[in-house]
Amino acid sequence: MAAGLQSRAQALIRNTQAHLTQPRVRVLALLLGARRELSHDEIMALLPLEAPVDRVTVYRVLDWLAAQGLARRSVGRDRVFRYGAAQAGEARAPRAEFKCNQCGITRRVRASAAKARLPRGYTPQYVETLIVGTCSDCAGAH
Amino acid sequence: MAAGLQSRAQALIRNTQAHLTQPRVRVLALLLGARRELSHDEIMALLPLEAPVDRVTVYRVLDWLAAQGLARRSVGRDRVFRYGAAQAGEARAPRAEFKCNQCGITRRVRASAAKARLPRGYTPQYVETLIVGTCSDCAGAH
DNA sequence: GCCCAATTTGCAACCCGGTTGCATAATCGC
DNA sequence: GCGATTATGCAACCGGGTTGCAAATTGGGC
Repeated sequence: MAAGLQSRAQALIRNTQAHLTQPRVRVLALLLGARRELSHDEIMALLPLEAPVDRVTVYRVLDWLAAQGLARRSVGRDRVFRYGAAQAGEARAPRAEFKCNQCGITRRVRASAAKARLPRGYTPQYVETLIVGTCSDCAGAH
Repeated sequence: MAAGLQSRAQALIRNTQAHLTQPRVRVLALLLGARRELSHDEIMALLPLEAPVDRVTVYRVLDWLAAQGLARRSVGRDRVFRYGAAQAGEARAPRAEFKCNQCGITRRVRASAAKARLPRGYTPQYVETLIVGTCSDCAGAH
């Protein structure tokens, strides 16, 4: 499983024409395997299991992944960046996200698309739904 | 006009039972008069016109206003807090917006809210729907 | 395989929005 | 006015993120 993520990450990075490096592969593999967005801090905590990567390098890798469209970046209430692997074809598929208004974490959820009454001449292409509320972690920790 | 804001601010602050102070009145009056959210920095730049207020005090006033429900706080992409005066009975009505991906204008439209299947422990509070497409103006002027 | 230019990494120092500790000053019930 | 309570100002601090630059890695040519 981890090996699969590793090679998926390698393939995605090779597509960008840029250098294939260990920090990039390891960080992207981490994002691909995560089921929620990760902060720089969390990534640092997860990485040393294999080998140390400088914190500045991780910042730069994350910036780079976002610039390549391989990761998306969001800002939580705590003013901390969090990153998730961008799904292929992400922009066009109908999507719904849940955003916790306490910790600011965003994750994708299943939802039916809203039906809209658009004025004459308006053509919809895709719909994004954002559900704001409290996630289970924050609900638990009062 | 500015005097009106000043007295509105005073009334709102008196309602909280806390001390009525110059920093609180001036900051809240500023928020009431602003037509968009203001950052701490912008508020500092606006204040000295009358008299200087310490930056830490402004931070604390803003925190306090938010805690009292007199202001709402949001975090932008730049990780900076911005504050706006909270409208009385600020409605969290289900809302939907249409955004044209050609001209970029956004307008509100009527739409039914999406129904989501949330994971256990997740509590929704409100739903925002964004419909991306082409508006009538841009459709006509291909 | 080996070399070399271009790209990345690691380190140290820095930036800046926001927070904390504490002594001084303003507020308001009496 | 008087005094306990609450808020302000100042200085130092915190932490996530960024920058400058030398050393190391990558990968195309040979």
